[in-house]
Amino acid sequence: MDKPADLDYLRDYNDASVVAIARRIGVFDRATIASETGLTPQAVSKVIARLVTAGLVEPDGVRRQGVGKPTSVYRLVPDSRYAIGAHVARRTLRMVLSDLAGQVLHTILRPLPLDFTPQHLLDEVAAGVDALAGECRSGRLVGVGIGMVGPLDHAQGVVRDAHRLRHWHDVPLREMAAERLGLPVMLDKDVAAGVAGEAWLGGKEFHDAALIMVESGIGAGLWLGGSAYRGAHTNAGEFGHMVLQIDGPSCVCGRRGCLEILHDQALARGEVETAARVLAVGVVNLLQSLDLDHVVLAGADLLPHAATYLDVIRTAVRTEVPRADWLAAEVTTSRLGTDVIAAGAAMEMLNERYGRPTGPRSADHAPEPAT
Amino acid sequence: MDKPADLDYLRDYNDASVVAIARRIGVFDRATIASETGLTPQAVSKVIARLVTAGLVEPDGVRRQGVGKPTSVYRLVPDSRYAIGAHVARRTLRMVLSDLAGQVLHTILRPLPLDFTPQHLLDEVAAGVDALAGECRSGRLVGVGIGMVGPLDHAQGVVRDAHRLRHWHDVPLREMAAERLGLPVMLDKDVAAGVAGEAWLGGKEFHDAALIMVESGIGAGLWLGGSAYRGAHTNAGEFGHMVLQIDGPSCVCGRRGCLEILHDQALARGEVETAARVLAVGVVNLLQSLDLDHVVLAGADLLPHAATYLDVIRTAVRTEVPRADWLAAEVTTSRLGTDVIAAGAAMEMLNERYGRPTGPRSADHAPEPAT
DNA sequence: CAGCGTATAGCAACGCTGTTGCGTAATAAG
DNA sequence: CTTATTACGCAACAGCGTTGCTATACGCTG
Repeated sequence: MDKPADLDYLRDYNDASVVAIARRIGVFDRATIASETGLTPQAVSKVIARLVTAGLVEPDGVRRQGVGKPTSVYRLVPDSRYAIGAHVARRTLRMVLSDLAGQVLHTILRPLPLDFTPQHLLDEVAAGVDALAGECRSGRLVGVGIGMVGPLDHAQGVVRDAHRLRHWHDVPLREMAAERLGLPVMLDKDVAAGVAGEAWLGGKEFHDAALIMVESGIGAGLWLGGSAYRGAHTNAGEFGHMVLQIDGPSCVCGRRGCLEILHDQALARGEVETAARVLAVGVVNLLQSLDLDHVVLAGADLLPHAATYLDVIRTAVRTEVPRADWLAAEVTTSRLGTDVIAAGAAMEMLNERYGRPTGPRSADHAPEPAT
Repeated sequence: MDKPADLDYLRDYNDASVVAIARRIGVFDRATIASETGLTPQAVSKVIARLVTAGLVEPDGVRRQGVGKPTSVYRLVPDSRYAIGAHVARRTLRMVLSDLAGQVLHTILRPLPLDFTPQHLLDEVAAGVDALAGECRSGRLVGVGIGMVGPLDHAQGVVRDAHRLRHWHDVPLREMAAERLGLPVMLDKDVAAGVAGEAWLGGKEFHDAALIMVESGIGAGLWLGGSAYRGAHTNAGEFGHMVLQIDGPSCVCGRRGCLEILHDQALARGEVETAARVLAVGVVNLLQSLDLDHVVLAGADLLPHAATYLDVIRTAVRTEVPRADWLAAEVTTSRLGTDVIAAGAAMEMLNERYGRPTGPRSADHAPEPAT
């Protein structure tokens, strides 16, 4: 059953539209909001009044622009809300504290033991949350986003089978963590969370983008049509297992000639440029299928050779995509660097509460926020 | 600038939600609509009253369901609105007349001369519209959808460079056709229109799907997250130019080892099963990247061997997709057959006017409907 | 320095949305 | 015939963005 489109939805939607602009540009005035949202100035005044009451926004004096009454200026209160993001990797847990503006304020890195259990992870996450929550006033923490390797179910918040992790089959991590922490929790695939973070920084330009992560496996987080794309079972982005060489070398996944095995073999031989070329073939394949506007490169195994990868992939995009003059995507490295997954997960939590809803259809996952 | 979320949007959205259900199930009652939309029964009554006034819906007697006052039943009036869809291929123009329920009522097939010009196409389309419009009452035709090979710009309605068609560079076809026909026109890539048609028939089950077209080239229409996905420049779905064999045979696109060249070479050798296996590798690649729930096969070069393709691809999906027990996509042949593109284009036109909007954001393409 | 034109802010009334409360209609069962 | 049940729909309502208008605060002008 869908959520009905009623007046509450209308209000929340417009409030979120204004918050979205405020989060992006920080300082703003009524006329700017009015022209960007299409609302009348009067309606914007009402929205701003609500946001001031909620503490998300505050007056920031006036600006004289020449003749006439000065414009009232407002600004976002970045420290009015926080979110914590966690990146669960195979050997480490990385956690960040982000404010409403998306700024990463603190980072924590904790090692995880081999084959850690759900209980162990919860303990570590809880310790991290305690440490980070100390940095912000209580009641201002909206929740915790967790980015993790799949397969997992974003809607249900259940880890199905984390690749190469024992003890992780059908674990209802979101529910467990929410209960343990007493906070709303979102669970998402690592690359999906990561691309949300990059798309946040990229702004409106990021309409259709991919985050290519090369880090113990190769995956792609997809941002399509202006929002995260997860696929039918939260398993989109298994980019590394795209076959590029029929009858090529066998891959752990059971198929042959996967991008990942070709790439890793080249890297094992020390041929970074060959590895980059393999990845470039995959990226161009992705562009052919998805017509993206941005490709972001990240991951611990790629970033040390970022210059080579960037060069090879940009060349491939320019020369191998037909009509590259207007179809080509911009290729860059991640702006969030090693924090990309954790920061993206935090961003997703903030967007969940303060972002523009995609439509009045049912939110299929979000627990009601604790107050 | 976005369209503001105002009361008009609210009304239109809810009206469209009810029309969507009516178009799908035909006969309905107040309680069903209320539970499916989340609206109160009283609100549904108001919506139905508006739709009856517009002629889209009419009372259909009552239904006794046991004790209590009988339920008032309503039904869609399929012939209250029509749309025409056109499939512009290299040698033929296929046009269909569809009613509001999505039923294809008439089909017209007209040959096109080699290297036809925009003017020539307009003449043919106008003749087809005249013939088809005679089958429905005037004023009930909402517009014409055109599906055509790309690259083209859906938002602007401009054909950039139709593959292998001279005379087709930066042709503002939507505007030209709208002026010539005096009707709203939508222009879309052939496969994008096609997948919209299949998704319409598939209903809610079609959330993330691809239509694989094998017909003078191999393309994929993508339906992601419940709506058509076109990419940053309406050029998504160039599935045939996914490289599957690094350093394989040269393709017309300039790269080597593309799916299309491997497939076509196998077919030229008469090895249908090998060709199907090549396509299957591409399909599994697509599933790895996009985690689809449905794959639909179509196209004049595939359908004659449908059984072989279906068998090979289904086997590949079952055996090569990890966790195929719950990640696998359903693979079928097109239900619309050779009409798929034209019927899909008509469907897109109807959805444009009577479908649920994806959000209050600006409609970036639709001309205001002529009355 | 008073008066004027101008640009902005905000109060108040308004139209319209879906919602709520409640009376009414139509049926089967007792 | 009476009663319980189910559905319908009028009327009042709360709350949304919009509209009309007044108040305010500035630069400019004489």
